[in-house]
Amino acid sequence: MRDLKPQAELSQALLTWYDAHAREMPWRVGPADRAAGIRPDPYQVWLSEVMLQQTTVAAVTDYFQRFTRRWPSVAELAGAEDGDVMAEWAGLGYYARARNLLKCARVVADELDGVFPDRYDDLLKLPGIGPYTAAAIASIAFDRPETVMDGNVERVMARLHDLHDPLPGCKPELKAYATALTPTERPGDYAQAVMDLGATICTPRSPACGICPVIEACAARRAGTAADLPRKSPKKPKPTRYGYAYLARLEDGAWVLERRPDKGLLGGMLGWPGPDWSEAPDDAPPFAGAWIDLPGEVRHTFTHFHLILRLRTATLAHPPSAEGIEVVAKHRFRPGYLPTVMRKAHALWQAQ
DNA sequence: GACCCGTGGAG
DNA sequence: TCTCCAAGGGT
Repeated sequence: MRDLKPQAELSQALLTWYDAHAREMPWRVGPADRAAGIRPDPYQVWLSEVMLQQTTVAAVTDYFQRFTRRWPSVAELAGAEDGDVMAEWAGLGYYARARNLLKCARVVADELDGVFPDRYDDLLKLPGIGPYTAAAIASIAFDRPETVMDGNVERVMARLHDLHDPLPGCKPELKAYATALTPTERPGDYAQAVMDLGATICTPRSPACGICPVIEACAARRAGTAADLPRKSPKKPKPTRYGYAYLARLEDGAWVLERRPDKGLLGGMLGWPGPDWSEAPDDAPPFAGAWIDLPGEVRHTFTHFHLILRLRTATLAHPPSAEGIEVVAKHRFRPGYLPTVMRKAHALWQAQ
């Protein structure tokens, strides 16, 4: 490690670039409002940062608009029904985020008078807020000089310093570089500047070094190694699992769905009943019915396995009384309430 | 540290 | 088609 004195010139260059090129996002406060002394709403900063965990800005934008329109404040979100929040989150992925979002909203509303903590250590105690999100909220919403560390910052720091050690081992060193670069003035804008740079110019593949505002400071650019950094430890291959989903309706067209347990895959979400998926397929029906095989299959890839799902359908005279079953009336059912893999199953049924 | 947890876009 | 990967957190 070397050269860890504060680098005011470099962080200033990033802020200047950010002022000229910052992308508009619904949760951001624009330059005019910022000049008028308007601060970002901590609720909106928190909500956007949780949605942005491992998720692109393009995917988040519509969800953020729908959430803030439906629940404009943390108190209103805290008062929402669990199922409504899960349905609104459906399709965005990583559903533990939605469960923790609601937990966190209720802690803030019920125990903190609806006011978000303004310090990193206090934010870190809340459900769903880890080191990244605590630093993001503290810096962006409360102007505290905390250093955010995400995939963008890691990549930018690895390249600026031409660090060839693989992630995640070199994370502490990258953090030290990022901390040395964090300014005491406008730390929130600085954090967003580095992340914007990583998302638009200092990209994982074929970085646009020709238009980079800090090219003069980049050791990897000089060494010709920028596109190869950061190095990462190899990943494990994804196995394929198989499963059966049972799409049942009552005679009035109501759908027979199942609320999945809070822990584990798609936790807390509605889905089609059926046995757990595994590498050795289990086709045992979850309840009795005159099941008919549907042609075709659903293919879907999760974080750590591929899934091939076959479908069976039946019409039932009476709702089954199995654990977790929720019957949804025909006129209230929307595929959009379901996680993507379950939507795909419904779409395949509909196509038959 | 290892493992679990979604999804969609880019190349 | 396939791999990578994105503003991570929880256990």
